[in-house]
Amino acid sequence: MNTEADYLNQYDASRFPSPLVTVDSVLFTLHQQALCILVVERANHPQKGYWGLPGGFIDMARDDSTRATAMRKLTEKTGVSPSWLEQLDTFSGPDRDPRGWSLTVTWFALIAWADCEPHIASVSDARWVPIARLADYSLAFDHQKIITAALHRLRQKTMYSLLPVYCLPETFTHGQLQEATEVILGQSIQRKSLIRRFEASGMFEETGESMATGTRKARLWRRKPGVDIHLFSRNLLTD
Amino acid sequence: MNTEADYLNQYDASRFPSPLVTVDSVLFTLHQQALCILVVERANHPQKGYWGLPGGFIDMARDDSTRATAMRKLTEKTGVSPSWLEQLDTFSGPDRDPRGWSLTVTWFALIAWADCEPHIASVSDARWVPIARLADYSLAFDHQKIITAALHRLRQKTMYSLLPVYCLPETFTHGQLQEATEVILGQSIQRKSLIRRFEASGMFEETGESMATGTRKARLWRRKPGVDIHLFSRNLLTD
DNA sequence: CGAATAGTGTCTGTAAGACACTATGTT
DNA sequence: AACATAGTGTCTTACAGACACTATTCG
Repeated sequence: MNTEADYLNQYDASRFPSPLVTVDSVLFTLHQQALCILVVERANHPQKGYWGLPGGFIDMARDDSTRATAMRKLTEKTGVSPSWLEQLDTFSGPDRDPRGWSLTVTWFALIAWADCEPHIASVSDARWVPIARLADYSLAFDHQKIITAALHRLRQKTMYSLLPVYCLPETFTHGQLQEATEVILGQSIQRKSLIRRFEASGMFEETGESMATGTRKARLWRRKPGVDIHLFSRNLLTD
Repeated sequence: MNTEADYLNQYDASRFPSPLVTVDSVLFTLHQQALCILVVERANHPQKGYWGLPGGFIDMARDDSTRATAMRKLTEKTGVSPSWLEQLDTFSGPDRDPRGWSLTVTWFALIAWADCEPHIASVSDARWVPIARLADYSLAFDHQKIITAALHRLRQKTMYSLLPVYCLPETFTHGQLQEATEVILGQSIQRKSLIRRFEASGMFEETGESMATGTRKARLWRRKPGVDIHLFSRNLLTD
C-alpha cells in the first residue's frame, strides 16, 4: 500500500538540499525632484557593512506568501505599507551569495516620501538614496542588477499607466503628478497629454480642496477607493 | 575576530528551515487552430496521477539559474529548446503543496508544434492539451492559476509585439502569423495592420522561398538572427 | 474563367504631441 | 498690474481599423 498519506507521513523535507531563499524589495519614492531607493546597511555577514535592499528570509510561521514577507520587511523599515507592491523577478544562481546556491524573489514597491520619513529618520540603518547617487554605495550581492531591473519596470509602466501616483501623498495636484512622471522618465512631458489620460483613466476624484504649490492654487485629487490601476493602450513618449 | 571567512566556514545552510522550491513552465504551442499547453502526468506522490506543468526541483550541481532548470525540464519533455522563454511569476505559500511551505518559480515558453512533436509522441507522460480542453484534466497544486497567469501574459504581449512568431516554424508566412495571432487573441485581426507592424518591427527577412498554404503561393519569412523582439507603442485591438 | 488566398491602397478614427490661449492667485 | 503657475482649445501627427482593390495560382 502506498497512498499519498503514507508518502506525506514519511516525507522529510530536510533530506533534500535546497537553495537559500530570500525576498528583497526595491522601494522607490520621490523627494526633492529626485527618484530615490531605500537601502539598508547590512549589520551581519555575509557582506556586512555593504548596503542592500530591504529584505530577508521567509518566516514560514508568519508569512503566507513571499508578498507577505516583502510587506513585513518593508513595514519594519518604513513604518507603513507601500502604496504599490508588485512582483518583479526572481534572481538565482550558485554564485550570487557566498553561502551557496541562492534565489531571491524580488518585489517592486512605491510609497510617498512623507508617509515614511518620520520612521526612517528614526532608524539609522535605512536610508533613501537618489538613484544618481547609488554609485557612491557598495551594494551587496547582485542588488545593483535588481535595481536596474526595477527601474526599467518603473519607467516602462510610467509610459502606459499613471503608476507614479503611488509615489505621491494621498491627495495631490496635476502638477505634482507631472513632476513625478518627469523625474521618473528623465524628460519633460506634455501637461495636456497627462491631464487627458488622468481624466480618461477614471481612477481619481476631486477632494474639493486646493493647494498652492506655485502661485495659483491647484485642485487636489485622490485615488477613488477600490479602483484598480488603468492601463492605456498607447505609450507616452513613443520616440 | 569575526571575518566573513570565519562566518562562511561555520555557516550550515541545513540548520535553517527552507521552503520547498520548484520550477515550473507553461509551454504553449499552436496546433490545428488551437492554442495548446504541454502537461505531464505525475508519476509520483504527491498528487500522483494528476496532470501538472513540466518542471521539478533545481539540480544545484547542474543548473546555474532557475532558467537553466526550466530549460532542462522542457528539453527533457520535448527534445528541443523552446524558441521563447521568459520568467512569469513566483507562486508561494503554506498550502499550495501538501509537503509544506513551498515556492515555485514559473516560466512562460513558446515553441513550434512540429519542432517537438516526434519526441512528445514517443513519450507517454507528456501531452499537448488545447486550452479549451483543460477542464477535462485534473490539474495538480495551483497549476490552473499559473496557466491562467501565463495565458494573460501571452495575450497581453500579443497586443503589443509579434510574440506569436515564436509559436511558428523557422520559416513562415504572413497568413500563418495572422492565424496564430487570431487563435491566441480569440478574435480576427486586420491583416493590413499585422503586415504594417511586421514590416515596421525590422525583425524579419525574406527567405526568397514561397509556399502554397492556400491557393496562391505566399512568401516565406524568418526571424533575422540575433534581432531582439520589437515592442510597439500601441496595442492592437484597443477596445 | 472563377474561386480562393496573397498582398496593397487609401480613407477614417483615435489619442498623443505641440503650443497658444485663458484663468486665477500672489506680490 | 505683472507674473507665475493652473488649466483649456485646437491643430497636427502617428498609427490602428476598415475595406475595397489588384495579383497569383489552381481547377
